[in-house]
Amino acid sequence: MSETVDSLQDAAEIAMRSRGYHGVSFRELADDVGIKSASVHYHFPQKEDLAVALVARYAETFFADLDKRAGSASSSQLLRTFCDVYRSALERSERACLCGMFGAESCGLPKPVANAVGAFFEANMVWIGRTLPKGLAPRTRRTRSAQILAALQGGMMIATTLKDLSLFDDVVKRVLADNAA
Amino acid sequence: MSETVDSLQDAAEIAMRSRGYHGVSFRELADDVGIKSASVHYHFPQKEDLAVALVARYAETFFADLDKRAGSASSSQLLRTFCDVYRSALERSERACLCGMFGAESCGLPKPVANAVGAFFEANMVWIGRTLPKGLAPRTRRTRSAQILAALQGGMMIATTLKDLSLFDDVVKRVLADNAA
DNA sequence: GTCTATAATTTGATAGAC
DNA sequence: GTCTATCAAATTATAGAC
Repeated sequence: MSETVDSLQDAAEIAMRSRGYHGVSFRELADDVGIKSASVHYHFPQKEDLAVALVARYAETFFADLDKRAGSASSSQLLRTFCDVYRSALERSERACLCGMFGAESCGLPKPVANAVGAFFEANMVWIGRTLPKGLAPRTRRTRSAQILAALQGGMMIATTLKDLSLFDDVVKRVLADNAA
Repeated sequence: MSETVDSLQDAAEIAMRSRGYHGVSFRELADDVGIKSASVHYHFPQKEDLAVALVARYAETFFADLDKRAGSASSSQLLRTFCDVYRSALERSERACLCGMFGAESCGLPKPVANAVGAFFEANMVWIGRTLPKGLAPRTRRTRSAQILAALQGGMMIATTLKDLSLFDDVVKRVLADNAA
């Protein structure tokens, strides 16, 4: 990957986590990284190409971080590890997850972007599902995974809106207490 | 309130629940209601004025509906009533709550809009708090209210993104089971 | 209250030189 | 890969007639 592409994606991620897909322009990103908007189109022909790439990169980094941290965690601590990765994303930027933003916007996003976000959430649920007790029926496992994911995503959103990150921590406490091994 | 203002707000609510604040233009809303964009500015000088009015109207309708339904509910059913109102909002439009969208965008919204959304969430938490057991410490009450609100908002977002409204129902079941009177 | 007209800026995107 | 130049369209917003 070229350095320009990286910087462009960094700038796009920050901007889109603040103002969403429709609130960000190629010119603005070009200014951020010191090139012209025509050059942005060289790397990402259309805006939706940029957004799809952004979600892919976000998911890759997310799961890499998750798997790394999970490697040195006991199996009863896996769900806590998952929550910690969410907390890190929130802490670094004081903004909700990129996919939290795109999820809220998903009805109004180009299909390929909305699909990528959906796939990220499905993968989240699969990962969460593996932290739950062995004996659960597949349907129950999915249901409980969705409940946990919803709590975390909603918690990020409420915490950033009310500018009180402790609200997210409260949500995590509850999630962990309700799903103790 | 004039009929034009109502139609304008109806159109704006649908559009902004799909594409967010930045994804909607005055021209588009003007077309929807059959007037010119200059006339929209007569009713709402700036875009943020429209958004603030939208949140105010949304909150008013929401709490009016809530209080009406709560009137004919036993006190042990109040939390269910709250969840039902959320479910109705989701069902009607297959879109998340207006304030869910604005909450996700809140870092990138004009301050008056972000503040109105924050106030809506605070009011939600106060209402939820009143459905919880009598003896709770104020701090605990707020924490548990935030957990419930986060679950519902996150549940709407996940359900609309994955186009599976039953995921929202699963979240509600959990909320009600965990907070049974 | 709504219109025409328009200003001033921004947007997503392309063509073609270097 | 980046640039200049440009396009066609869209955007927020205002002035002033009806």
